[in-house]
Amino acid sequence: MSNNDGCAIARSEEAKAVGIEMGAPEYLIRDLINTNNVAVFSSNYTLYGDMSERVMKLLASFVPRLELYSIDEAFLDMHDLPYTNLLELGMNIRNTVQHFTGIPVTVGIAPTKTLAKLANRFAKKKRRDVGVHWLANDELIEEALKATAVGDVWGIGPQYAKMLKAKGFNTAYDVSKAPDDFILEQMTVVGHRLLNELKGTPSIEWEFERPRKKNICTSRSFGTLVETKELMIEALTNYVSINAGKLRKDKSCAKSVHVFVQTNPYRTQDTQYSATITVQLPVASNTTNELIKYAKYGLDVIFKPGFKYLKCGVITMDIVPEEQIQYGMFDQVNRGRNKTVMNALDKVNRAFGKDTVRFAVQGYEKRYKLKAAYLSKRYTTNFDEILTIKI
DNA sequence: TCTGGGGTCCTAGGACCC
DNA sequence: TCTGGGGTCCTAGGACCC
Repeated sequence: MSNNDGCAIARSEEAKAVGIEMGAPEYLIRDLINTNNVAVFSSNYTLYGDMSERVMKLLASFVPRLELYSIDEAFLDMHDLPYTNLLELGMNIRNTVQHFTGIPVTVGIAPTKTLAKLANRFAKKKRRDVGVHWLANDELIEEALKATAVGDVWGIGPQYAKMLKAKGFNTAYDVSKAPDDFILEQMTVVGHRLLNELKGTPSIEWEFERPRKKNICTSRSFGTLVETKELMIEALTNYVSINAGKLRKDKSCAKSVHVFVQTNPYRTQDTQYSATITVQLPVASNTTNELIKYAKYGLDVIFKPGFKYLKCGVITMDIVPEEQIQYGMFDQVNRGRNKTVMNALDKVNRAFGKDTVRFAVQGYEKRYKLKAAYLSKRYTTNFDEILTIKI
């Protein structure tokens, strides 16, 4: 489930088979869940993050260079490897990950990232037993392109798929034969890169170093609607605190803080209100209490009593590297001391669990907190929740 | 009748990804 | 009663400059 146990966002093949759609609201599929005895799990990012790290470490051991793409995907650079049969390498990777983590992965191997994604999809759908597919020559590439609907190509979303189908392009193969100027005109340079990738010319850059984030957003829907400013401040400051921690992890500072609040648009019987504000900081910062100060100021401006709020959030923007801050001539803040305090706070929270040290304004009860009724254990990261094995 | 040419910066909105 | 969260990139258009 998504946060708040709101929507189905990942489904087993069996769950798909009984008709549970991607993104379906829980209350609409409740009957399906109950009558088919479907197992339901709340999101558990602590567990996923840890398992992801284990899988990525294994993947990294096979190649000199790897790009972390998302929590469950990576691109492996297979240039200049001493293998002639990349299919065997793929199977070795799959077996190793399965053996050490129990996570089933599929491997797609091809001359470009886009074709590798296509090959991976092919492996998942049509080579399920092997779980690996290598587009080793033009014939195999053509076969995979023809077997892929436009909407299933990486980089073609619902809008472009609709447009392409209307123009008679139904498969990835059709798109690969499309004229350059047509794609350029309809799908900008992004689409043109995609076209080249489908033709086998690498056009999407590798990112072996994780780039610093340019914006960081922290936002949640409330478990129950919030009406008081007091509670809103508590929630917002908690989100700012999470956000500031992410900034520090990236060794970044933000020059502006964007705050937003919103009622529940689905509750048409309620009066709706939403507002946003961007607050500029005199000097870029990643100090929790300083960011809280500016976010609270923003909330003061946009918060209006008398509404039932569904969510609020904070986006830190205009992010600059920590070591490249432009200091203000009249700056009164002791930034050296702030940094020391934040380092100490992060250290304590890492050692004794997050929120061991927090700011008073963050509150202690989290009365607005999310629903997570089906939470699995954090088996690999928390001693109290470690797996029990009966022998 | 008829009104230049060349830039930058910023923002909103639209497309995509997981 | 009940509907997630977090990102990126590109473009057009407006405001400004000379």
